[in-house]
Amino acid sequence: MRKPHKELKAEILAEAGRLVDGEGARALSARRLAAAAGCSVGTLYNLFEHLDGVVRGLNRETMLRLAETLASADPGDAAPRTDRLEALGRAYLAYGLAHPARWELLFRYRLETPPEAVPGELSALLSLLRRVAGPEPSDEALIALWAAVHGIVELAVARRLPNAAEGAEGRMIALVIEAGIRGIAEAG
Amino acid sequence: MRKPHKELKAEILAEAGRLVDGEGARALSARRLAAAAGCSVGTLYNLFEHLDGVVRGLNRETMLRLAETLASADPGDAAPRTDRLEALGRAYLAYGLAHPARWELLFRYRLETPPEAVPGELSALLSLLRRVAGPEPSDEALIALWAAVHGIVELAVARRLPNAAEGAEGRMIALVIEAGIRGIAEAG
DNA sequence: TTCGATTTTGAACGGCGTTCAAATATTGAA
DNA sequence: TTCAATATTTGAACGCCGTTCAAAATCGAA
Repeated sequence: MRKPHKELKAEILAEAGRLVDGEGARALSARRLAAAAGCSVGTLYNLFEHLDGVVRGLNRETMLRLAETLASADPGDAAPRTDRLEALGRAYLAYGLAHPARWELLFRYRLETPPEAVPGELSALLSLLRRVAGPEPSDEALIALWAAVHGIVELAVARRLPNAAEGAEGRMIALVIEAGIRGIAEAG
Repeated sequence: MRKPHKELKAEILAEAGRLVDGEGARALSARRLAAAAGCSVGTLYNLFEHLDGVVRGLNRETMLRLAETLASADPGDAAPRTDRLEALGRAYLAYGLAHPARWELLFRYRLETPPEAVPGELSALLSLLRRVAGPEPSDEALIALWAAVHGIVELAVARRLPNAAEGAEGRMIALVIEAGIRGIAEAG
């Protein structure tokens, strides 16, 4: 009964972030996190119900930062739409490669995905995409474009992209976005 | 010193497959597997070095089955290239949705990816893709196409594809493949 | 049959997520 | 100020995990 819960919760999340960034997603455990945050495991469970709650909190933060990073990589309204989307795609890739542990936590590791729920944090990303792509592509097409680029990035971050020559991922993203945009323009 | 190691190894892998298919990727543990296979954990470690070895063996098998499934979904030389690739893409999606636990093991769960190595099992899949796509697209373009479709499937299997209307994934795959093929034809 | 080599075993180590009764700290009324 | 009542924290405990290893069991050859 020391600190307000809001504050302690934020502190714990910050500590969790440091743990993940510094030692990888697998270093995040209840005991280690409690030790780092200076409280007991029990307290941790009072504030978060499950450890997945911590991960969700961390992921929300990560997704927000990612969306901000993408937004600031957007060359702006003056640039052609394809260039803008390509810039977003490359920034998406760069973020994943720069923060592989966070990325892993976000998309691969320890996701107990209650099978109904899509992470609501995606909305920031998707609305940015919508803003840049304009009103014309359908939601489905927009999501398809995101998912296609996401596939390249996910495989690149997981180091499962074979035959990766210098800068190959960037060119792949450009190809997919250019072709995708053209395809959307022509087919709806 | 009872059974030949080859045989016991195969038996263990079969049991591991049953475990994963029946109870999900998380049910695969050394103790449970040993119990199911009727040996001790120690024996398991004599044959596989680490549990990841079991996973690798399982994944090789999964990848082989997947490649076979795709091959048998190919409408054949007579069909237009785009149709053939679309059929492969849809079969890829169907396989993932039909075997989510195997898919999870293959691409998400418990991959201790030694950061150099790309899973060699991909080669069967990629050479099939090459055979269908013809000699013209570069390796990079071919891999980009696979990765883009993979992104859609991975998100669909993980249930992280928002706003998924009936059959949306299939249409997304069609869109990406058609646009991608056109893009490759035009741009190299 | 004996003996060296191989294989199997199961207990043990440290760590995991999670729970919970007991201890502690805080509050508000008397 | 005192003292229940309440809220919070604690750390031991449960059953699981991957992995190791000395001892036991089993084998093939002599």
